[in-house]
Amino acid sequence: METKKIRVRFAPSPTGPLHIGGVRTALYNYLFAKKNNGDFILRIEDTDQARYVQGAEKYIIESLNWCGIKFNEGFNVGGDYGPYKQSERKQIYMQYAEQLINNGFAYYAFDTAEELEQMRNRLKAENSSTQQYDTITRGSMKNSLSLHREEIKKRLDSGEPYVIRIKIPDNEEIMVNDIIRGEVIVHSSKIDDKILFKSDGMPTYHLANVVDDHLMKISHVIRGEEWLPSTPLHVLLYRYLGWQDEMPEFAHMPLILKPDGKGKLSKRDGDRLGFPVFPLQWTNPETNEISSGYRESGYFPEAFINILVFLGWNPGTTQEIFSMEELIKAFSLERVGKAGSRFDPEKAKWYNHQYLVAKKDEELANLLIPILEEKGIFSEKDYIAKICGLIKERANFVQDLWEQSYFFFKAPSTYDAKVVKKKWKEGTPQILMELKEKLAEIDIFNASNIEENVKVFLEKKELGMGQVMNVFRLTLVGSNKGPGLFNIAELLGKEETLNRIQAGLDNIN
RNA sequence: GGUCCGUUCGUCUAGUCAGGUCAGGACGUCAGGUUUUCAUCCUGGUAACAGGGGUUCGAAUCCCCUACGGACUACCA
Repeated sequence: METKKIRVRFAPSPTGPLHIGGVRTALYNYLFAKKNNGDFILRIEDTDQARYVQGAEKYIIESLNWCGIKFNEGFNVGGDYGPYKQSERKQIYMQYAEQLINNGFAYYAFDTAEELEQMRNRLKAENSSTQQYDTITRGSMKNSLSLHREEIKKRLDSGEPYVIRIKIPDNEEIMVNDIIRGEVIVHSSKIDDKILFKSDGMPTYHLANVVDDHLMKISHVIRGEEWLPSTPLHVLLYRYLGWQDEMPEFAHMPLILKPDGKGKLSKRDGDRLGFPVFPLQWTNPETNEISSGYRESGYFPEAFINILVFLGWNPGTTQEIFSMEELIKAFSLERVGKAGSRFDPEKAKWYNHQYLVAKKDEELANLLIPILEEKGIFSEKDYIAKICGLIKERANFVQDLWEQSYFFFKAPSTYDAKVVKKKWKEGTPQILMELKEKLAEIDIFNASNIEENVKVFLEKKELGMGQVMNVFRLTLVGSNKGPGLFNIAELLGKEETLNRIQAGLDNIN
């Protein structure tokens, strides 16, 4: 009987914008929490002050907001386990580092960068299988295990910079139980004495995440596969800190891979790939370089979430379209795959299309109106909604709506030369003139009446659809594109339709 | 180099834990149909168990090896 409250966290580092892999990590955490009536916590891991990027935190919040991913606790919303920024928890970590030292699980180290470099080079030259600071090498380095007590005290008292390293046990199999991958066993000799506490007074990720997860009562750590190799170290830390019994469960998700070459998708991929890697547009504060975002590219947040969730998870059914509510119901870590996945821009478009088509015409009108106004077009919402209803099947993005509908708002000023050449025959003007007269007689100018009249007209004149409709379309649209012509004519209205035919007769030859 | 993880259509994947339907779906692509055009849509096709050994009556599924890919290997997270 598992009665423990489910608490998971998303712990990004504010080193830049979140990319889609990060959003997916947040999403899986969120879904898992909500599915299990648990809490979802946002913690900022800013222990590396050197890599701090202005605006990154705000970007993270805004992105997740846009996605509809909500937090129960976090530096932005508060909570009982704060502060939720590691830089504000600075004083907490030292005591745990000291506790580890006092219990013989960690030690001070005074080696300079050059000395570390030398050690690694020496091992490399010796063809050693590892170049680690470990049970073999630590005796020859400058640390509180190798130095005399007075020497250590002297160095510490004089304020010499030091780090604190974990003392990895000699000969032990360390087992990690991963929900997605099963048991992973690593021998302690393959792990090095990682730095837990840096000389700048900040903990490293390894110490901070273990301490915080414990203090924040995190029940499950769901993170990217890149953390799997260091998880045995974390397991050791839980044990040495005396928290083994409350250690969270681990789930390491597969990575999102670059669609072209190799390797995991990274922030640096920017727009190089032909699709955004960021949820929101991002302007690099240093270079002012702009990277596109899904929001600005016209993706609906629901579609974006739907696309992301399927990169590594599937429901085991044939259902493809999921609302957030449905995802919460359906999600489980057991159905997360093991292998990395590539983003498919084509399928992403299809997803967005599904969401666009499902939207109400009025809703689409609201989205199209700003685009129209930008172009100086002001029109009735009802009219725009009707147009959206007619063309939405043909669009993937809101922007496409304009490309599919511009001719409703502006009479053609030019006519597609190819179509003119192909369809505009000698007898065409005469036919159009007569058609215009026939259309002028229609009282109720709706699609079905227009269609009926046109067909009668065709029959009487012994003309085929193709002879008339193509040029009729040419006068109304200016090209051979668009939805059903009778529908276009109806929406345009009788007067405008007749005007456009006349304009065509005047201008095409 | 070392450690760990992984490998089913071009892509996302179901099927693997409890071996037994022509290996299923979606995107893409191709063909046909609908249509006045373009798009949508409908129908159909295409295409995969990385390779090799075992175990078994029977292996995508269990075991071993190989290959390939990826992650990690910082006083970064």
